[in-house]
Amino acid sequence: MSRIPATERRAALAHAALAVISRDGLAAATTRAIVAEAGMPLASFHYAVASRDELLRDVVELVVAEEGVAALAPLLAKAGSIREAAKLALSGYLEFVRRDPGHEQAMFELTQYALRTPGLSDLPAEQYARYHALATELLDAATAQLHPDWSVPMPDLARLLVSFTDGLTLAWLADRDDAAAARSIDLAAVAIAGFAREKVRA
Amino acid sequence: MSRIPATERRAALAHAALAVISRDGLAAATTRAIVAEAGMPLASFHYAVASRDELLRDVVELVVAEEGVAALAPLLAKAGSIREAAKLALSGYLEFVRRDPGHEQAMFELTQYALRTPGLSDLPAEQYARYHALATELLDAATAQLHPDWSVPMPDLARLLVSFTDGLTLAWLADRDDAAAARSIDLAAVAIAGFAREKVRA
DNA sequence: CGTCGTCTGGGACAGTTGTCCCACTTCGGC
DNA sequence: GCCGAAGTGGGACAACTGTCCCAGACGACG
Repeated sequence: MSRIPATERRAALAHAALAVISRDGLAAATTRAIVAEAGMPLASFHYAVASRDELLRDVVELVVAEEGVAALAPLLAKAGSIREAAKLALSGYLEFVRRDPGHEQAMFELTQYALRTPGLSDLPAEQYARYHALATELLDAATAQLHPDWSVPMPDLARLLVSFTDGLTLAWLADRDDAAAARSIDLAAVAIAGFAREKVRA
Repeated sequence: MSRIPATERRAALAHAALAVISRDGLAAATTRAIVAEAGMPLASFHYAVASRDELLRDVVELVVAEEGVAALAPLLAKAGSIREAAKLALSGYLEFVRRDPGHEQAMFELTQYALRTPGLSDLPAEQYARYHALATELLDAATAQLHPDWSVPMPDLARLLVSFTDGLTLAWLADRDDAAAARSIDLAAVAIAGFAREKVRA
């Protein structure tokens, strides 16, 4: 084990923890499993971080700091309407979930655990504030491209969008029904487009 | 401890387990915590049930068997439109969540745990099939009362409805923002009503 | 070149967990 | 009334957990 400053070790541990949680679940993310994933001796754990819960706090913040939906923005470029844009973005998101279901499961597990843990109960609010901000950015990008008039406030629509993606994900994780998920997305796209008054296109 | 047949003890343990999970979370639902909640000696646990995971299976099935949204149907009686009906039902549901947040958290925790646990991975699909069936019943009740024509298949709309309630619940659990949740419900109600062509009323 | 703070890693600790065993008591059917 | 089956409950076990300690090694700065 080469010499690594504590702050770097801390970051490495957070990444390792996220990997373990994605693969095996939060319950399996013991201190020993995390250091094994990171290739460190056990003692490095409490040298780099005060407690397991504090490391989990790092994990949530790591997740929140990630780009997230930035990868979806390019999809909008192909869209000629709000409905199409919504469908492409939601389909792209579901594809992302399908590619690594464990990652999204990890998000849910972390949120639920944080809600139950005294020292971490403030995290979920941050987490969802970030989600809502990301959704707003995506809606802004679509607006900049298609110039619709929205009949509802953008933050409210963003929250609706996040709620729907969460629910879509939970249902798909539970029954893995691709076709049903696709139909849900179609409906949601129509519903979202219903809040936009689009300008006529050439 | 009076003499109780094993099957009754098993049911009592499932109820006790649900109580513990709702109050303290799934991680706190140890065999000892569950039997303490049920007022039984520890040994009764493995006499009534083969393992902890099998008991959790019982808990999920207990939950799935429960009425659930039946209490929301009466709310529809006051509604004069689909939009109003949706708003009343969703508000009623959120009120239910607000009254006992731990219960809904327990649902999410159980689903996630089951997905990760080899012997229980079939449960979430059942669970969500039940949710979708319940949502369909509620939509049917609204249809019977207001006689709209729906532009989309009822099962698809039911799945959308469940997805939205899940997402609504997750977001509210995270930030406890009542006002934002109410605005989400308003938007969702409009969106749902958008799929209905309502007959003119007198 | 020495020394002091930073980092390493092996080992150990106490607490908790799921599960099991065994001696005991109670009940229903003969 | 008796006896086998069903139910009870105290105690124990091995495994695993988060956390901590301590002796040693390294590297930068004087």
